[in-house]
Amino acid sequence: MTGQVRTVDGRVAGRRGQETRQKLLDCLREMLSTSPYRDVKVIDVARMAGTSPATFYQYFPDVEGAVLDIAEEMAKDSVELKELIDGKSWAGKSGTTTSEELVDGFLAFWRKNDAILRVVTLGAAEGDKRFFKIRMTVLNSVAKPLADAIKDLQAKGQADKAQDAAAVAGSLISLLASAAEHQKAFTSWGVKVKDLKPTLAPMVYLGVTGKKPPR
Amino acid sequence: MTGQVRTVDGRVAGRRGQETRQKLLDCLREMLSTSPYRDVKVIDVARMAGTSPATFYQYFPDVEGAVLDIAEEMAKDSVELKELIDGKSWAGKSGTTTSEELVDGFLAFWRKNDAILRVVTLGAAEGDKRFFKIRMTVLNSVAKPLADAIKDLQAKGQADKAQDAAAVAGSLISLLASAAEHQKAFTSWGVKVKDLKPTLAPMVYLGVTGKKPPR
DNA sequence: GCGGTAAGCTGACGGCATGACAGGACAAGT
DNA sequence: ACTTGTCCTGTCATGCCGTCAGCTTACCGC
Repeated sequence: MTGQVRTVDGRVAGRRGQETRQKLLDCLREMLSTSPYRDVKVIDVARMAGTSPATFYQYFPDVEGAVLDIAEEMAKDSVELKELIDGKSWAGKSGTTTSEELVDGFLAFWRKNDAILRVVTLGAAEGDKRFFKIRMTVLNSVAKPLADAIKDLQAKGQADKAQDAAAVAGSLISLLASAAEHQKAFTSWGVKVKDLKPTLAPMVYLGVTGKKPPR
Repeated sequence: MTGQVRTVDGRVAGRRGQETRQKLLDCLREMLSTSPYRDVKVIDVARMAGTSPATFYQYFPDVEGAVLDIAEEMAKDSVELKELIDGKSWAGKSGTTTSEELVDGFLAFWRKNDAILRVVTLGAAEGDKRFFKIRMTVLNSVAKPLADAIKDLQAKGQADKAQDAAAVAGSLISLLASAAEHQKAFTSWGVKVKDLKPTLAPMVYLGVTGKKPPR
């Protein structure tokens, strides 16, 4: 079901080939986190991997194609984010804990995949459907369970029924995503990073429950 | 004070030169909104402007340099965003209006400068100080007055004093920025664009006042 | 007008990345 | 050792980058 790895010209890649391919992906990942996306060249990636540009083109159509592979890998990892919501309680004090853990977990995931998410975000914003879908996968892994949780609360009369659950969940996840992307920005507003969680978590709590967080 | 426009090699640009320069900037702007940033080539911009690549290099060190010029122009325009906050009231019903107009105005500005803001956002995320500063200028043009408004409310006892005003304002503006950047994402969550304002505006109101918006 | 000067533009060029191919190296089975 | 299929690279045509010398155009004082 995973489908064998194939070269651009259709051959199936063997053990050695897959190693080379992976090495190229690793080097590209490294490259993305140290140079601007626009300046990442095939030749540099190949050189770093101790191979030649021709080899790169055997496994990937171009830089973008290779980035997509890395991004898809990351999208698979993002299922772990569901755990930040599933089975968690939003009632009273434990609701505060849930929102704090959500903020922490999400920011951590984003930080871990910083460089690749930057490119995915750009691609999505530029209208590339493949990048857009990957971004959706990542965000949905949190947004979907969150929307479900909100609907649950609404059904139990513990949240504002007038709000569209999906819209609220989407906005909140967007908020987290954007905060994650620009953590550095906050410091220039005179906001220390440690102030970020105490600010975001109550907003999440507010958005979900429509109530002020308990002290 | 504005400093004359100069070519890369130090000549001062005259009327014709400024026209050419402007035409190149316009074409670049157009180009950015139709092709991926990574694929925007000097030769294409020059061709579209009916001139030669060499001319481009007379006015700009490279594509990035030209983008910076466009971005700085836009940053200047962003002062108009202050009007969305200055002199507005957050008390009762008028607070709802204020937050709605803030959301509308901000989304409109972002949409208008979509393409260039995408690149600015990328540059900032990649750690480029110049792009970062420009992004700050835009966001601060709203975030600063908003933080002031929150401090005002706090002083009058109409808002939660435990919240850091700057942090709250920063988070809210981040929320707006990210929603603006990824409006398409919301539709894939089954959220219609017109649902966006009714969702964001109450969150802004909540963030600023700490109270549920009046119906 | 006239010539001088600075602005403005471009053709041409070396350098480098791209992307394709064919041929050689290598591993594994016979 | 031979065969077979995988894997890598040298090489090449193409196209963009970024620079320069040199030509054209506009402006200004006379």
